Amino acid sequence: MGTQQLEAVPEPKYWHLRTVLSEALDSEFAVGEILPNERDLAARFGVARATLRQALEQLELEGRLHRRRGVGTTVAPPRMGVAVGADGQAWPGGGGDDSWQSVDCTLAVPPAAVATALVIPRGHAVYTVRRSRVSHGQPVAAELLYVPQSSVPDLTAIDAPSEAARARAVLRELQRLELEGQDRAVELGSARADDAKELDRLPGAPVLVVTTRFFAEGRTAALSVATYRADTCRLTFGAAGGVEIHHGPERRAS
Amino acid sequence: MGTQQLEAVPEPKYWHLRTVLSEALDSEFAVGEILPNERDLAARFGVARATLRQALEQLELEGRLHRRRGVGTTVAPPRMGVAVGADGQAWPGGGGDDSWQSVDCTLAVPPAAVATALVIPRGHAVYTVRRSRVSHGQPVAAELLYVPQSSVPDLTAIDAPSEAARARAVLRELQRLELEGQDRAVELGSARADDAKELDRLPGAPVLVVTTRFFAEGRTAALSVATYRADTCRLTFGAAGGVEIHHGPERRAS
DNA sequence: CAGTGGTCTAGACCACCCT
DNA sequence: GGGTGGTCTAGACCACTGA
Repeated sequence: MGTQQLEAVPEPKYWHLRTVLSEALDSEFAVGEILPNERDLAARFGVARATLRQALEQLELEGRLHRRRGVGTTVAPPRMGVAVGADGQAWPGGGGDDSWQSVDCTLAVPPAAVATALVIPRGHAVYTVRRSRVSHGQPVAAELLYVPQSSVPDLTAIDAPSEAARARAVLRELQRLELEGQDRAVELGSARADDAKELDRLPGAPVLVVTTRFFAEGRTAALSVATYRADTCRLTFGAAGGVEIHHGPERRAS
Repeated sequence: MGTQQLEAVPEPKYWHLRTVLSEALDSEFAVGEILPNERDLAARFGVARATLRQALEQLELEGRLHRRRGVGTTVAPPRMGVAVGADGQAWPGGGGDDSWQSVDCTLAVPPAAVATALVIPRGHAVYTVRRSRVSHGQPVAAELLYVPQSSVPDLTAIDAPSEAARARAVLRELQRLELEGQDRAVELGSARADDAKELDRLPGAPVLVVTTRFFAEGRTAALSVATYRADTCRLTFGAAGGVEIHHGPERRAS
């Protein structure tokens, strides 16, 4: 009799909590609504705050909650679809795409992994264009675009009035090349300190890293590494818009 | 004088720890090597075990570590590139793709969100094909493919000898339709209990959810929801192979 | 069985936001 | 200043693995 017989399947508390909260979010809360604070919620469910937080972290990972220090926990809107490679192949910054905004541009030695992908010697400097992407009024992605000097040989003197202008000049030169193909990969990562700041998140926040290689003149002419907020974004490929599949029931019908 | 002046930038301990461990992994450990256990590591760094675990969780999220209960923590190999939509558009299971294996097939009512995407009434049953994907000898993805009965009208009697055979029959029928287009989205999710089991992970493990809509005969003919292990997979699009960009230095050169 | 990672607790203090 | 979420501690017990 000392043992409880509830939970024949010893599901972890935080996982059960996640399910309970998830269902409550579906039925009892509206988007943007503020949840009770963590201490109250923990007391209400009779668990330690750390356990409650584990459940909240899950829900935040799934894009259901939005937590801000000093403010509170709110119900997040459904993830926004963000087009990545909307229509076939295109250079970055081309074709009237105004969702990206150039921030700055430096001539610097890239990380070794980037040098390898670009097939250039280590320690060789490349143009590093920094851009940020905004969607529905909030930052969704930060990108580093690496362009070897050899890809933009005609880039005129560095007399641009600002860093942003210099970045645009690099993009403009790049678009003069004929794009022969591109290559994309998506993986999970965690935001570095600088990206986190730009994305308005804490360091270590989960991000979707989209790496794109651009081929021209028979070689890799540029490499883009874009980090998207994983909590708020659903990356869409192909036709615009994308599918709306969200947090269905835990078990599907049998 | 009561305050310590170490750490002028009050970086969280677990984040600093993550960086230190990450560098140690680069320089002092080989892939597959076993790390000291968590209690020892925590003692060595002078932190609580929970803090050490926060750092390990980050590294696992980034695909650098592999942790198994009852076994230990090992250094993970680089993520494997997994082709998703290798070349243009194709029905699932077509074209000699042997990376997917049909598991079973039921006729069941799908989650409401799926019914919405398929534009069918709620409570309407669809064929639900379950497949699993193996790469390099380990499971990487679990898929649920929803096929409305109207997409496979000629499917003959349900006399298949096994669930798997029935699944293949549905796929075969599907491939008789002319594929007019498809639509893909990628987002972060957490593994449900059943997916987790199939992927050899614990529930809640981070996964990349790839949702694909298949269009034929002017409507959505099928919907695929595939969950990929986020820790071991890098999803590649376009040309085969993909890019190899991994855990570069925390700060890039200026 | 001993050893591992996974879960959970009950506290404490800190960084941040808003008023 | 008061309230929020973020970090951290020092324990405890559990579930699982493999010898």
